[in-house]
Amino acid sequence: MFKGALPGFRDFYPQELAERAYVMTTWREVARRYAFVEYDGPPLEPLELYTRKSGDEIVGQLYNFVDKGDREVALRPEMTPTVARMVAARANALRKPVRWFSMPQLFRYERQQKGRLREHFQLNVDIFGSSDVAADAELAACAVDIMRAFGLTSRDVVVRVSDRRLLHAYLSSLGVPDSAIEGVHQVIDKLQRTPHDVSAERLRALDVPAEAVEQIVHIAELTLDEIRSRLTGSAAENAEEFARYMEYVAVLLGGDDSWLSLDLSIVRGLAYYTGIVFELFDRSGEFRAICGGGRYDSLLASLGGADLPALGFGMGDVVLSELLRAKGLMRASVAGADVWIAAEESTPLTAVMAEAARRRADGQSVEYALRPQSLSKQKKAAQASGAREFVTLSNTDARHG
RNA sequence: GUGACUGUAGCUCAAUUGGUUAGAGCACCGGACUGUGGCUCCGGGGGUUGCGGGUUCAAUUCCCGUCAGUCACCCCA
Repeated sequence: MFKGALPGFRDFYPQELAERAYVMTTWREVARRYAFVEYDGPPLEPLELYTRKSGDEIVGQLYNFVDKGDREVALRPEMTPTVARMVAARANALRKPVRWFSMPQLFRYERQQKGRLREHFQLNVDIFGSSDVAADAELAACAVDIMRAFGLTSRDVVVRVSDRRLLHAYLSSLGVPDSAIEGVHQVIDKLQRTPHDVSAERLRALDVPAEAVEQIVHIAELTLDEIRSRLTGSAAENAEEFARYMEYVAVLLGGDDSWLSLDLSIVRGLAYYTGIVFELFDRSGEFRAICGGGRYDSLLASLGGADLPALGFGMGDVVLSELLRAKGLMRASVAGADVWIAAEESTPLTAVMAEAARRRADGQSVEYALRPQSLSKQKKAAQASGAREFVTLSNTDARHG
């Protein structure tokens, strides 16, 4: 007995598929506004593509197996390695900056929970070959314009922005040793959902100076000026760049600066981020992150490809759809036919079929009752189907049909 | 992988401290009625109560296991 899809996988009935299509066409439409062009890659990749970047422990999170040719393979859990390979292979031939997007279905082997399944569709938007914060600003603005396209406002969603370099410089200014940075990142990443005293305890365990612990626990509330006042040299330049970034995003959003919020507690799990990183959240804090991304300038080189600066973001369909439904903004429904053709019960079915054929050849979407029925019955069926127009063949039509 | 809670029809739920043939609304199908925007009435299909054991004269109800779901942890593209 087959009952339901595999755990963490979804059946898309027509209504759900309509919603998915609505989300994906909106993604595509906004991405094109920003002159990103679409690409795709294989859903199945060599396992090594992921272990080389993330180490063997990642295998536990992957849908992987050995194929009939004895190859270790995995369903793609993310798009970045694939696109990095594709760009690297033609790095010299591609016009820079490369502005690409994709909407792959991604897979992850782990127990499902709210907003996180074993399979989802994710918009990936990336820029390769630009090291200026203008590129970072384009990404953030694009993500925000997607929110706008769905009818969401800055009262619904906030973009929390951080910068790996600023964070590192700030932590250094507090006396945090480089050896502790990674551990401190992990604590900071969990600040929002961890009691302060627990975070403080973890920080002390990492040999963070006592006076720095209190500062780090409240790191999310820092303003750019407060951070800037502690920095000198190249770090101070980073702060200036960050200010320019914020200005660019506001301009790209038509002068609206209400979306972005500096928040150094935004770390992003991935170690490969090197600069500005950001995440989109619903303001109420009810859902997981809607979107996340940032700059990963050294990733392409580390994967053995071209040494191109790179940045990008990913936005999954699961959390976004949950949010849209909660806000009453999921504007998707199954489309009915253009026209429903009815006829008296005594009319031969072939007359209706002939009319349907004529209209279908003309490009119309046509439905009709597949057996003779009373007109009232047909009318009800037509209404239930959502057909936009209801036409009744007269007996004259039928004869001419 | 760990833990907590949950599991009756497609959906939302019901079934008196364990007690006859597990019910209802919605949905679906059929029919009737109404010359109109999904009205009303009649009828119908659909459940080995997630699955497998156990206790009992008797289990939807109690116990164990398993599977699945929800939430959290781990992890986070």
